[in-house]
Amino acid sequence: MKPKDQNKMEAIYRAMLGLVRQRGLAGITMQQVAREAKMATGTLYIYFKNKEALVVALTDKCVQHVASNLFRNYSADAPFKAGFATIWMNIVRHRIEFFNESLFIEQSFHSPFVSDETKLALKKNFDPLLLLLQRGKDEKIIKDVDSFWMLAFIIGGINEIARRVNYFNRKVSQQVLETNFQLCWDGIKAA
Amino acid sequence: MKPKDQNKMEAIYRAMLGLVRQRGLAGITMQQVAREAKMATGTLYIYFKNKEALVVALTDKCVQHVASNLFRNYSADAPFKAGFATIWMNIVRHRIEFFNESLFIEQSFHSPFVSDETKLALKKNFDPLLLLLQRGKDEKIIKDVDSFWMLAFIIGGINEIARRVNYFNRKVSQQVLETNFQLCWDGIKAA
DNA sequence: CTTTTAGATGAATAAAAATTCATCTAAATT
DNA sequence: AATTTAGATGAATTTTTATTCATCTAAAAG
Repeated sequence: MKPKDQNKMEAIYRAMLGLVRQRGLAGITMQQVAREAKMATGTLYIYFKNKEALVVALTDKCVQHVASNLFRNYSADAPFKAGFATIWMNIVRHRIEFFNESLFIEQSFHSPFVSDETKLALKKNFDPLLLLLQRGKDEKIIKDVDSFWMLAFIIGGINEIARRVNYFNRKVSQQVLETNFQLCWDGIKAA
Repeated sequence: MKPKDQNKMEAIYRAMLGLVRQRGLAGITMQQVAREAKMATGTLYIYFKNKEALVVALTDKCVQHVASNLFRNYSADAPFKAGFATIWMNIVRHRIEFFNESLFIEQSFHSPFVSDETKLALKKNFDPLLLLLQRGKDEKIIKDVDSFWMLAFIIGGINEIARRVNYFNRKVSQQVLETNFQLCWDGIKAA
C-alpha cells in the first residue's frame, strides 16, 4: 500500500494559512486550497473528512504551536524581569513569524466551526504568565493591577506590533523590539 | 411612489454586524441576513446591488463612524496629557461600545471585497493623534520613540481591552479605564 | 379617489461551492 | 514480478447560496 504523504498535509495547511491571510476565511474555497497546495480537490478529502474538519484540525494545530513556543527558554526560577522579558520576546517573535497562524486562529474562532474547548485551550496557554505576574505583584516589582487587565495591556501591544510588521511590511530589529519592551515594562513596573 | 425605508437599511446593517460577530464573515448567507433583519431576501437587493456592495457599504460606514468619534471633545490646544487622555478614552469607549463594528472592519479587510482606499482611510483617521504624539516628543513629555511603534503600543492595548470586555463579558468602570490609561501613560511618558 | 410608481415578497432560477466516485497510479507485500 | 492496497485525480454530482422576477402592496401625486 501507498502511505499517506505527510508533506501533503503540510501543504494543505500552508495553503489554508496563506489564503486566509489574503482572502479571509470567507474567501476560501476547497478548489482554491487544492490549487494552492498543488493537488486535486479530491485529495483534500483523503486527508480531511470535509472543510469543517480541516478548519478544526488546523485551528488545533495552531493553538498547540503557540503553546509550544510561549515559554521556550523560560524558567520560573529566573528573576522576575528576566523571566518576563523572555516570555515577552517569545510571544512577540512567535506572533511576527507565524502571523498567518494568529490570523487564522482569530478568524476560525469567529467561524461556525470551532469548539469552546479549543478556545479555552488557547486561553490556558497563558496561565504560566499569569502566575508570573502574580509573583511580580507579590514582590512589589509590578503594579497591583488585576492580572486580567494587565495581560490585556501586555498582549495587546504585542499583537499590534505583529500586525503592523505584517501589514506594513516593516522590519523589526532587536533594537526595535527592545524599545517596545521598554514601553511595556515602564507601563507595568511599580511606581 | 413609496420611499425607501431608512430603517430597513439600518436593520440590514445591524443584522450583518450581529452575524459577523457570532459566525464570522465566512458564516454569513444572504438568507440569514434577511431573516435576522426580518425581511425577504429579495428586499436586500433593493437596498444593495449584491453581497459585495453590502459588505463594502457597511465597511465604509463603520470606518466613517470611527472617524466621527475619535476626536470628539478634543482640542489641539489642550495640554498634552489632557488631550491625549481625551483621545485615548474616546477610542477605548468607541471600541467597546461598537465592538461589532471593529470586528466587522477587521474581517472585511481580509475579505476579497474591500479597496485599498478604504484601508487607507482607516489609517488616516489616526493622523491627528500622530500629530499630537509628535508634539509630545517635541515638548519632551513623552519618549522619543518612532510614532509608528508608539501608536502600535497605544492602540494595541486599547484593542485588547475592547476584545476582553466583549469576549469575557466584563464590565469596565471608569475606574478600570483610568487604571488602564495609567499603564499606557507610564509606558510612553519620558523617563 | 384613481392612478402611478416604487418598495416588498418569497418561490424559482442561476451560480458557486462542497463533496463524491470511477478510474488511474505508486508503493508495499508476498 | 505479480498482486494488493490505498493514495491521487478531476470530472460529475449534490448541496448550498446568491440573485432574479412575477406578483403583490403601500405610499405619493394629481
